[in-house]
This record gives sequence, C-alpha cells and structure tokens, in this order.
Amino acid sequence: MATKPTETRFSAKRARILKTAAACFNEKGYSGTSLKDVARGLGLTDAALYYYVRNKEELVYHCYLRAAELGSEAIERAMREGDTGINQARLYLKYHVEIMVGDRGPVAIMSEIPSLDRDHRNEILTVSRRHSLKFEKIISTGIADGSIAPCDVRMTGNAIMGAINWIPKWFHGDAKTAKAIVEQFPSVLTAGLENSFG
Amino acid sequence: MATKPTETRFSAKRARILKTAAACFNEKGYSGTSLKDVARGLGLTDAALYYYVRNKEELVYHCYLRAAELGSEAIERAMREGDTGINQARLYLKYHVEIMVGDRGPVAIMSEIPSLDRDHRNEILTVSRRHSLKFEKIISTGIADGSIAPCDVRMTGNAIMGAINWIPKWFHGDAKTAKAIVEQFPSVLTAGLENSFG
DNA sequence: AAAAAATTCTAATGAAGATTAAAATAATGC
DNA sequence: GCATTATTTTAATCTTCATTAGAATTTTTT
Repeated sequence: MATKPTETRFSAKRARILKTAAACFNEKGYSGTSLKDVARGLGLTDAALYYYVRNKEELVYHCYLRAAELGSEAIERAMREGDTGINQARLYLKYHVEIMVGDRGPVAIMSEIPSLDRDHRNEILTVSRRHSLKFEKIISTGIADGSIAPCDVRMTGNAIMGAINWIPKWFHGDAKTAKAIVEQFPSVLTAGLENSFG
Repeated sequence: MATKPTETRFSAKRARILKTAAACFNEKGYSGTSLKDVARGLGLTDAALYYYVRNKEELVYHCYLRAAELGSEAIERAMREGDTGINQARLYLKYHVEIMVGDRGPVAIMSEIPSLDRDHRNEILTVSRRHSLKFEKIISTGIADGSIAPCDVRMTGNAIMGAINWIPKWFHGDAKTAKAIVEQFPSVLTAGLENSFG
C-alpha cells in the first residue's frame, strides 16, 4: 500500500516538530516557550513530544544542530561553486538566505547556547566556530585574490553573520518578503566588500 | 556631607541593576535568567530586587526602554550632526556602537518582546518601529542627496540593524575588541551604501 | 546615640511547567 | 478480524522560580 515505513514516518514527524519548535524558539526564546506551545502548534499534547525527543533540551539541541547543518551546506556549496572570494561570499549569502526563508525554514537562531547541556553546548560551539572560520576564510580568500577590499576580517564576518542571524526575528513567512530578502540581502551585504580595483 | 540624596542613590543603584540584568538577559535570554542570576551579579538576594522594581517583567521592560533611549539618542545626534545621508548613517553607527560597547553598556537586545505585558509590549514595539523608520529615513535621505546608492531601503535597514543588534551576542566587554568594533563597524556597515558617483 | 528611613534578608507561598507512568487509541501486518 | 506495534492522552509528580510578608540590618537624620 501507499504507506511509508514507520521509520520514515517517524523522522518526518520529528522533522516537523523541529521546525515548529524552531519557530517558537525564534519568537519567544528557548526558555520562554513551553512544550505546550510547541505541541499546540502541532495539534498535539506536550507529553506526546516525549515520544520523539528525550527532553526539552534535546529539542533545542537538535534545532541548533539542524541550523548548523543548513548553514554548513550553504557555505560548502558556495566555496565549491564560487571562483573568487567575493563570489563565494555572494553565493553563500544567497544559499543560506534561500534556505532560511524557504520551505526548509524556519531555522533556529542560536541565541541560547548557554542553556544547553555541557556536551551539547560544546558541540554546538564547535560547529558554530567552524562556520565563522569558514566565512572568514572566504573573506580572506577574497582579499588575497583582490576581489574583496582589505578589511578587518573578524569584524566584517561578525557584522554579516549578525545580519543573517537576525533575519528570523523580523521575517515571519510571507512569500513577498521572502522574495525581497533573497533578492536584496546578498547584494546589500556584499556591496560593502567589493573592491573597486578588482 | 558627602552623601548623595537618597533619591539619587536609589536611581543610581537601579541603573546598576538594569545593566546587570541586561547582561544576563543578553547571555541567557529573559526567561532563561532567574532573578537569582541577576541578584548574584550584584551581590544581593533575589528578594532585594523587589525594592527597585515591581516584578521581573518590569525589569525587562526598563531594560528594553533604556535600549530604546540609547538608540534614539545616537540616531538623533547623528541626524543633527551629519550633513549628507551617508554621513548621518556613519555617525549613527559610530554613536550607537560606542554606547553599546562603552561604559554605558551592556545594552539589552530586544529579543523577547512577546514576553512583555500588553501595554509595555505595545510601547516597546512603537519606539522600536520609530527607530527603524528613522534609520530608513536616513537611508532615503542619502539616496535623495546622492550620497547613498539606490537600494531597497527596508532590507538595507534590516540588514544593518541586525548586525548591530547581534553585537551583544559575541562582544563580552574586553577593551581591545571594543576598540576594534568602534573603529571597524561603522565603515564595514556603510561601505556597501556608498555611492561611487556621489 | 536614639529615632526614623532605607535597604536587605529569611522563610514561606503558589504557580508554571518539565517529566513520567500507565492507560487509551490508532495504525499496521497477517 | 486479531495480534502487534506505534502514537497519543490523562493524570500524577517534582522542581524551579517568581513573589510576598515580616524580620533584621544598615544608613541617615536629628
């Protein structure tokens, strides 16, 4: 019959739960959202969530992990496809933003890392730093190949990543805004990087 | 004698409390920090805080209000002092960032507005929108006077404000980084705005 | 230094919310 | 349709915190 194997159904629902949780966390913060909030968004009881995750902490952990994976996917692809540093930066922003405002979103903002358990926290911090480093690498590459004007790599990276991270705070899923973000954000954020002499 | 009037001492301590609370909220979120956390940072008991604020909600409210006031101060001053739009933008970023990383910081990130009581929430939303509009006004002014390259004003505003809002997430008070932020951020964020033909 | 005012603490109280166990319901394989 | 497995619910339990009352302490005033 047309029924998926249970394993698949399970992870599909789990994925839905993670997305709903991410939306709640982005809106009211991790500690500020109760499991009831998340469950309500799914037409479930809070207790039912325990069938899919060990506890609330694991819920954020997986949300953050997913955010990291999607970010990584975007940056890896950009580094693979882009020739110069500036183009890698443009592609990264494009891909990441597309993911965030598209069907795969919402993506959790990693704004409450201190609330994670020690091991989870360390893991998230590690992947998070790795991501920042990759982006800084792109900027450095651009400066080296002349496509990006010399700048403070760390600060520039922080500035741009901040703009990205903040998107879920004001974007709430309407298609029109999504389109505008995808069209505008990459250029807005990379305009400042371009080297007029490149 | 060398003793300040009680009223003054009271508000001075209250101000200290707000700063400590802002630091906690920025780190672990509003709901994620207990009054004990805030009190500990002040060498007090949680109960003692009630001498200065009605309740926890009022504590965030005042933190957010203060954040709004400081942001407003920065942008008003920039609009007064800057001649062209691009210069107003530069000055605003400079002033706001200086406040955020200087002695008047930390400034609370307004990331849990939904947790506020109705009236407080509406007030903060109002001042918050007003601030965004003022910044967008600066960008529009710059486009009109030719100092800023034409762009999607809303998106550009969102991008830059996001970068600003995210600062407290990674800046933790060391003087060296503070210096770098003040020196780099305004130019990094406005570089993309400049009109090569202006 | 005593009285008054200001500030902080200790010791409840109460509610919200995470978590669990056991029961109930729904879906699937035969 | 029956037995089994998967999913969800109901009804506790337990902990963490915000909040309050009243006592204790410190500071200011006279």
